[in-house]
Amino acid sequence: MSASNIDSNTKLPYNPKSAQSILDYGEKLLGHSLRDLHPDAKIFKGKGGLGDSVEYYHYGYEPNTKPEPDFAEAGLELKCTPLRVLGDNSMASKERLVLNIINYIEEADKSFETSSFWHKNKFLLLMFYLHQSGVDPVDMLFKLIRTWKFPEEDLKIIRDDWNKIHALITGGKAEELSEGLTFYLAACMKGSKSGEDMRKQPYSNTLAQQRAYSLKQGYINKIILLSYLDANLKHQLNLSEKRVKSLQKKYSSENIVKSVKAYKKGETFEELIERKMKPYYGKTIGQLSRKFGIQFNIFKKDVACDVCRAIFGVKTKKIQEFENAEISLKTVTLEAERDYVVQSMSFPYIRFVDIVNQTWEDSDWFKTLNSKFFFVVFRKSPDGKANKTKLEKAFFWNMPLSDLTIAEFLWNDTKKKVQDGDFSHFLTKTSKENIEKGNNICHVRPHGTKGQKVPTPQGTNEQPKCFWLNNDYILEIVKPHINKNEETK
DNA sequence: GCATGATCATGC
DNA sequence: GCATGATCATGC
Repeated sequence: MSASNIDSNTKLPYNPKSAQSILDYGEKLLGHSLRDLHPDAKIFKGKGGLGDSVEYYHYGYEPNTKPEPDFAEAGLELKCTPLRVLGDNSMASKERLVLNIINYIEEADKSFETSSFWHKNKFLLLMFYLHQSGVDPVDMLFKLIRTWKFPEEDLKIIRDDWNKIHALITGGKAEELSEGLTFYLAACMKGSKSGEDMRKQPYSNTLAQQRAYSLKQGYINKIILLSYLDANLKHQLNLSEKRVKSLQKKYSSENIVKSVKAYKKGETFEELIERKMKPYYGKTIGQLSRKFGIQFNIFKKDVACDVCRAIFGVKTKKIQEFENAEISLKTVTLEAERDYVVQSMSFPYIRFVDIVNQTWEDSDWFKTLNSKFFFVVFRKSPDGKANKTKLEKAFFWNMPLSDLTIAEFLWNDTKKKVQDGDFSHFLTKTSKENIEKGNNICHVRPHGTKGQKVPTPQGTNEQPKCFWLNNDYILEIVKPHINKNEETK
């Protein structure tokens, strides 16, 4: 079909009132690129990329920025989104799914039900294509095409997320919005941080960066995983029973909240977690072991996760809500007799080969800092006995935007040194440059197994290093959360 | 006591 | 075999 078919009198090859018909017609693209079916297809300049071209060339209508869903009569919003292939050959989302731009002025007067997010995106047509770098998007192959409606349990969290975003807008703090603020639905950056992409907000004169509603990458991954198990999509994915079983085993995750009935009236997901954890604050590892009938191994790097899973009653290795929201679960250990954190916090090593090709905003370090954290705080026992280590507190945290800006300085410095082939002068905690820039947040240090080497852009091998969050920065984050609960015997 | 480089336990 | 998260050991 070509552009000339846009005339509304022309008979469309699908019924625009029927989501099923739209989906069936979309499925013609499975295993094909847009250009395979529409040889004259191209990506419109300065537009939303492949999605707009699919709307125009495949579905035969002019892309628009109306608040209505793309297929208004069927209430269906079309989204094209890229996949990447994992080491085990399974597919995962390449990025977050960006939805509509938030107009702070208009959104302020809305409720969740009347919000631009819900109005436009309550029913999605997701067209997943395989991303290949350097390839024109019109030549990328579609691998999975499905519709999506939000299940009740997810919608509860999304509604809390929307309320959180909305509260910042109505509180005149739209400039403080960040992705880590929320769980599934996020306000992601859209456009640059300066000049023309700054937007007005209704209750403050401060301009705020333009942002769009988006679904977290982890949430899109969940949709893909569910697709593997969906009998209706079997014809698309063509996987053997055995393969499906092994994927299910590898990626299975159980929900903390099995039903929305588990919430108390007016309670958010965050508050529910706090309620579940609270009875165990002050308990020792030994006490928790006895309580849950699980022998926790304090030397295991993810003992904190094991403790949380026991408390939440989650049997699988992964906690579904945490996966969906891409939450980093991190352990913080306090000294026995003073509120002090000895160790800085490590992260995966810096991919020297990748960092030189990345911008701050698509870097791994930015993604890490921009996601939500769940800190599980333990306190050492005065006698040093591992089994007497106490669970002190657990809480969600996300890095304030102002601190992200400081972290950007260290990332830029590190990238430059990697580009220059200088692997021995990364900034440590007390480096002059870090102190001058007021960077009391993070530093770079060695990290890895003994003798381990990793490749550099120069073709050499170097000792792996990673970004660390400073121990005293962690302490400042933790401080407001401790000493509030009385000592429990 | 703390900053930094080094190393460990685990799991895939 | 090695990546990861966490902690140890050394020296100032």
